[in-house]
Amino acid sequence: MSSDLSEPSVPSTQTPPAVQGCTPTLPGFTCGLDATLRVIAGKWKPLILYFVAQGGPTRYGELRRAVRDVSDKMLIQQLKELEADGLVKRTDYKEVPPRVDYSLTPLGHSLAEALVPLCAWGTEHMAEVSQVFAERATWTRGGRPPAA
Amino acid sequence: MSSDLSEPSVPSTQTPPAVQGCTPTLPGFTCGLDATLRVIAGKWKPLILYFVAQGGPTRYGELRRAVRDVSDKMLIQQLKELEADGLVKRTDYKEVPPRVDYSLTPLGHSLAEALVPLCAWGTEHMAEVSQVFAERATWTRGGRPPAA
DNA sequence: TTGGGCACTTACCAAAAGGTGCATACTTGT
DNA sequence: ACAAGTATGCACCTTTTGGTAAGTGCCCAA
Repeated sequence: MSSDLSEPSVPSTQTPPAVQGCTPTLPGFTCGLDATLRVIAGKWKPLILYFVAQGGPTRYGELRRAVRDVSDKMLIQQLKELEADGLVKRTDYKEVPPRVDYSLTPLGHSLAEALVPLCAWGTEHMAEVSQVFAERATWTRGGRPPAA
Repeated sequence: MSSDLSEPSVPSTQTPPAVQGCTPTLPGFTCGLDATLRVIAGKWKPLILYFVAQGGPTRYGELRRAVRDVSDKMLIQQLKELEADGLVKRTDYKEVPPRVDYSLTPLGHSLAEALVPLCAWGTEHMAEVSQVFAERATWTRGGRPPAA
């Protein structure tokens, strides 16, 4: 199950490229990246995180409308997980028409900040990404990739 | 480095329009983060990216052994997608015992760099993450989350 | 001759992720 | 009275994802 990312003594050709900078620490995680990915896995989580990060305390309905393609079930589910993971805080003003809002914990905030470069990358390279996806849409359904 | 994650402290009566600071640009993407996520979605892609980034040109077998839990099918599949997305380059030395290696394109490299903060976050907060996951494992199988 | 490694490929399947739609309990607006 | 909005819960179903196992053609070592 757990495997570190280092080479198992295979000096076949060159220097064994041991992983550096991505230190394995706790059992169950191969590296920090791995740990992070487990927490933000889910179609909407990073988006939710990012949105809440920008808006401060955000009401459920706002989120719902902001992330337009998300369903209630999904939004709730991901919010619950984010809450369970200690990334967001749910505040329920026990009011008569339900009123709830979500905000980031410090942990969540730090993660949101780590997300910034990814966002920047996407923004910067959106043209390439977009184009690649457009092409892929052609052969993805039913076809095969062009025999390179 | 530090982002514009500032809280605009919008009065609750106002209507915060849509996502700001994460500029929507091309159709099909809500923001840069969205674009990025489409490209690195997949259980192994970030790990592959990161590993190749560190090892330079990497042979298939090395990757296979490095990311120990990955199956041939998955590894190939994700590599193909990464290649199709212009993030990795596949080099096939048409040799008699097959020899192929994978390296990052400039685009892939830049993405790998954007991944670094995530890796760092995971490393830094691995204790919290680990603990949360341990607790979750209790009720995840068959139980329900503690009725908070 | 058998076995293994290389870099895949394919077919088949199970599990997880995600979507749809209905229900709740209460209030406000028409 | 009735629809709509509020923040969810739940049952059911489809899609996507990922895993297993087997096979391919070639060569080398035992």
